[in-house]
Amino acid sequence: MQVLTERQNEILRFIAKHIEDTGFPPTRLDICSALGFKSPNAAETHLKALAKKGAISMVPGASRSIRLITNLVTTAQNLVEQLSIPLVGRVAAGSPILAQEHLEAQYQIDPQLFPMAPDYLLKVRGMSMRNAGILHDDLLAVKRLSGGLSETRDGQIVVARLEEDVTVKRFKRDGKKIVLLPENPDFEPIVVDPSQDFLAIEGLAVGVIRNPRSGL
Amino acid sequence: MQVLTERQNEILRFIAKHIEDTGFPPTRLDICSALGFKSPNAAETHLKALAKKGAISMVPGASRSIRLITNLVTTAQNLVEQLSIPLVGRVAAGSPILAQEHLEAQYQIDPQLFPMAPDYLLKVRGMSMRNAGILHDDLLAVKRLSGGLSETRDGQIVVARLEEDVTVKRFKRDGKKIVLLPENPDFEPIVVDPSQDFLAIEGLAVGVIRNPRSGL
DNA sequence: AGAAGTACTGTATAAAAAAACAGCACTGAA
DNA sequence: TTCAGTGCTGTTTTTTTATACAGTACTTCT
Repeated sequence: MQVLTERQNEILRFIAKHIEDTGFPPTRLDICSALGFKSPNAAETHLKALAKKGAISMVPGASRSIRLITNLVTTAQNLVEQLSIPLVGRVAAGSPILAQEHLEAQYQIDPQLFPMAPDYLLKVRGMSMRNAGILHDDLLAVKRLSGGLSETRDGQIVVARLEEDVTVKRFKRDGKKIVLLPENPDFEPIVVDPSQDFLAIEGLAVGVIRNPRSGL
Repeated sequence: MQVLTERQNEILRFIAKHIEDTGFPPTRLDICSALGFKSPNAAETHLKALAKKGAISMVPGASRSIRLITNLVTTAQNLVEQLSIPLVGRVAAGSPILAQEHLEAQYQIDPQLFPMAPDYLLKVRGMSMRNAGILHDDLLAVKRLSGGLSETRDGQIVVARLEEDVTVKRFKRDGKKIVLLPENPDFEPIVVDPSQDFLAIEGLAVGVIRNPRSGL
């Protein structure tokens, strides 16, 4: 999902609230009266923008067919339930991230804290993302990506697996190649050709948590 | 809720399935095609019967306004004792940090995430602590300090109040003076003489939370 | 300088949907 | 035997709703 503007976020929040309150999505006119628009087209264009950015989906021709794409859906439905997610420590070469032997703890995370509910926390190793404010031993909140590469957009911070290594970098496309950019001049960008080298996007960074045990 | 007939149950199950599948309730015509009716009035009368028996509710005139009246409310609330703390936004000059008008949201925080249970989250403004990995719009988890100055140790990151300003800096003693060190060469250390100037240590940073809404 | 995106007003229209009215057939209770 | 309820078909009407078209204004990136 691309970054939404403040206004688009307001509309998304209203849709979530409407579904939570009434059990069904709002119409364009509902959005107008809630946000103070005088023209239904204001709502229409906002909805199109939200759909284009992947925040919602709609069925053409059907009334009230707005559907939230992000995990805001679960937020809206069962507010009571707490999200319990594992902390993943040192990932051994060649083994899946969520393998039992990597799990160090289990934490309750408020899903509203992040734009998408994370699936796990990954303990960051190294300083290659220092200038993005991601330090050694920070906990990176990660949302798993099912769609893999195609779902990933330029500029997103991702958890990538290269051959045997798991790394956190900023994602960028460069023609047919993919560049994994560090945020620290001491490190070099990694250029990958997906047709030749193994590359998997394990997940998308949706947040960072630091505690001073790891040196605040 | 009164006892439903077999047919009414079928319709109720279809409505539930539709909401589950699509995210919004069906129209009369949706019900017709699903149940094989040839007249929309068949659906209409069934819905009226279901509403009368208390199985659903509808908003007159609104499309797709069917809402299931379920007993799902009783679903086990395995809510662990959770710490709910406020998010403090822009702190106005001269007013206490936890004043009602600064509170922007309330989040559930797992106390085990940080070495000390925080009392509130403070939205950080400015880049003066950038090299400590604390960026603009980050949420700083803060533990209130009752003992004030005497409790604070060199090297700790604190929330300090200077005259009218609330600021986040690294704390250091220098003889009788106190130095508030930024973590960014573009900013100058602040030297305070507690016997002359007003200085209060509002709290101790026990963690940082960042979400990409504020630019990860 | 132009294009693309955001953020709207204002008008119009076709399709979707709710809901009423008129029937028919069957059942079980008063 | 009449009434209430179930379970439909078939038709019509009025709202509701989605959505296109025509503008205006402001911003950001190229």
